[in-house]
Amino acid sequence: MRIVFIGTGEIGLPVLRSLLNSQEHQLVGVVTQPDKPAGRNLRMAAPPIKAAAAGGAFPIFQPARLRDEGAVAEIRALTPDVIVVMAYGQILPRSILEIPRVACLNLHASLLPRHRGAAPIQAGILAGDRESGITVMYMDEGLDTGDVLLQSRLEIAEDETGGSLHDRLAQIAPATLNNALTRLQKGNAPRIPQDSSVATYAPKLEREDGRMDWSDAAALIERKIRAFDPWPGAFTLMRDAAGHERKLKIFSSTVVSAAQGAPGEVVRSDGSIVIAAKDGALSLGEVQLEGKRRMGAAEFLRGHAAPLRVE
RNA sequence: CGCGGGGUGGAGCAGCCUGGUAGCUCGUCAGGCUCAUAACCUGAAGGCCGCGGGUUCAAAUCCCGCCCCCGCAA
Repeated sequence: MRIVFIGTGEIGLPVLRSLLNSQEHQLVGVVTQPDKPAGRNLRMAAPPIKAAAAGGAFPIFQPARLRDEGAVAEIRALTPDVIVVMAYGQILPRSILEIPRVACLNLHASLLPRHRGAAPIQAGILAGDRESGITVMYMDEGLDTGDVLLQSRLEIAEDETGGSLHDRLAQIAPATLNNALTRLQKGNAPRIPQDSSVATYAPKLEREDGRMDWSDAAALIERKIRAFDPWPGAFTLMRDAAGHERKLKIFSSTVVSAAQGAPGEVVRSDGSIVIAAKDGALSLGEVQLEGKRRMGAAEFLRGHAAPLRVE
């Protein structure tokens, strides 16, 4: 089948590569977000998908707005049988959804209807879900509300991070998509409506969402730290010896019990940084102070003899 | 020229503003104490203070240039 891939984020890379190498399907076009300034000197940077797709025998479009008539016409001209969307970052207008002859599919990184929206991976870990997965669905005009074609599932590990789950989901995505495409070709693809009554929504995460609230339960904070590693990153503010407020990123932690002290109080620091929360406390693992490199709690303490205060 | 922090013995930091014996915590090595120890005591090794240039009697410290690491923002 003739396939147009629409995506921006890294999670779509394995799917893109499998389409590039596919024997039975032909990648006839790629649509991704425009280059934008990134990095410390705000140099223009291409989205990961563009870099990976470059050099192929097909056009790469980077429209600022997918709903513009020009963009729609370009995609229509490719006469795709199927459009595959994964982590694109824009809502697709009806005019695009109607283009493909067979179907407009979306690969979503959760078991819909759980965690509709922009940050399904983190949401799953944060909620303490036991499993996650990739959902292939027929796109409609709603936000991740389309009928489900099929899903593949993954167990969420005890020490799963947002990053590790992201990578694992990315890897199972190609086979999942391939399965879906095969069924579409054979004409036996299922179409199962989502039960919206049990749907949850995972809003886009911002930097500020990574701020830890020490009055939360320790177990929740621990999940949050894992879910937000590496993005948007968990952090707390602390005062250094000079009284300056500095951001401390937290990459890992362990729940410990029998902690005394008010939420946010650093109750022990003999080689480990233990911060009290509700229903327990957290022993910090890897941390990183603003401007410094990432290091273990013990290393961090060597250079910070003064009592720590977080807020 | 987007904003900002940092590069000091193996690790993490202080010292820099107010130039003039290189310091702290930890690690390493040796010895001691101890039934024993990641504990404690004593001693030792280990640094061209990121690189280059300048100012000065004198530069880790002040000035200029460069390289590298990192946070914000995107």
